[in-house]
Amino acid sequence: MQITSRFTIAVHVIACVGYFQDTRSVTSAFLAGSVGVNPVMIRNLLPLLRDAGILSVSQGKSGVRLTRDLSDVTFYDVYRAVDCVDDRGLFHFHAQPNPACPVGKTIHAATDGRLSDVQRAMENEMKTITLAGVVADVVRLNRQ
Amino acid sequence: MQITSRFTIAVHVIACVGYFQDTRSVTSAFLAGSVGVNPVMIRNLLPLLRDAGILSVSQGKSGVRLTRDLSDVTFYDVYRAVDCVDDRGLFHFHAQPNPACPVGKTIHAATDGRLSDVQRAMENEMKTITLAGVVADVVRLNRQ
DNA sequence: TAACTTGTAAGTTTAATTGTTACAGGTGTA
DNA sequence: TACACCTGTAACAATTAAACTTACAAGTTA
Repeated sequence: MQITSRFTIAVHVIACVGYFQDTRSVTSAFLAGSVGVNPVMIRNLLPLLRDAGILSVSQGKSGVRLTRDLSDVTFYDVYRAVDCVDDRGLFHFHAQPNPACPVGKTIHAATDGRLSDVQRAMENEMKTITLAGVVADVVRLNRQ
Repeated sequence: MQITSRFTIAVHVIACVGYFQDTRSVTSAFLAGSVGVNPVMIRNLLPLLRDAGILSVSQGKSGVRLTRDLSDVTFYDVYRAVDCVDDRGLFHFHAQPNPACPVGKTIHAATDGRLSDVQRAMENEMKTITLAGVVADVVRLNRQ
């Protein structure tokens, strides 16, 4: 299993807007060119990032712009915005444990809390990572 | 995205063996009945758990037995044993960032370490959770 | 108004997971 | 040794989810 590429694409998109917004007009076609996917995938992503307050999108020629300082945008914000992990949680619980079995009847209750702990540990780590750091590394790597 | 149900099925299987092995012969058919899946799925799982040193499997009538104390078996051991996350890692990186773009060229290097940090945080939490705790909860819930 | 853009619907392709049938061969008991 | 039962595994079908594509209505700015 893997977390959807929507997450890494979203990180790429935000980094790209941060890197280019003062130099040129950033459109979905331009972003798609950098990421290497169809522009429609970008256009499906942008409203999610806009609704999360990370960037603004204009249908005119002005393009995409950041609305928040990237030191205030974490991996967790992006992960929530693009909804990589749905309500069912990170772990996919098998559907029908047998209620007539003492273990089948209780396994859900006995594991759910622990699975949530694991998911929360992952999310807490995501909260410590900012997009500003990513863009800083992109800038640094381009200077070398 | 979600982590394969193989993981929660494996936890269920181990808990079941722990709960029943002193009472009755535990076979793949019995385990499949408790989990609610086809016996072949269980039979595909058992060799993985056996190779990880968690249990032993007999083709005769003696059934499946644990080979290690469950206080020494963690979620991480199970997760490694059933190979939920392959070499590519937890995050699915989009395949072709444009090398002609300063961001596309460097985004991989700028994010890989951070993505590994997130995955490692999840795995470290898994190392703190034992199957003994799960079985203890199953037993407790059946007494109530 | 013209040129360009986003938002979104609808449908196709691709890949991964899950489920199934079938059977060869190992194991233990009588 | 023979029988009943079990696992291991191959081969394949079904299902689901992700990724990609085409097409077009509607908004925006110069």
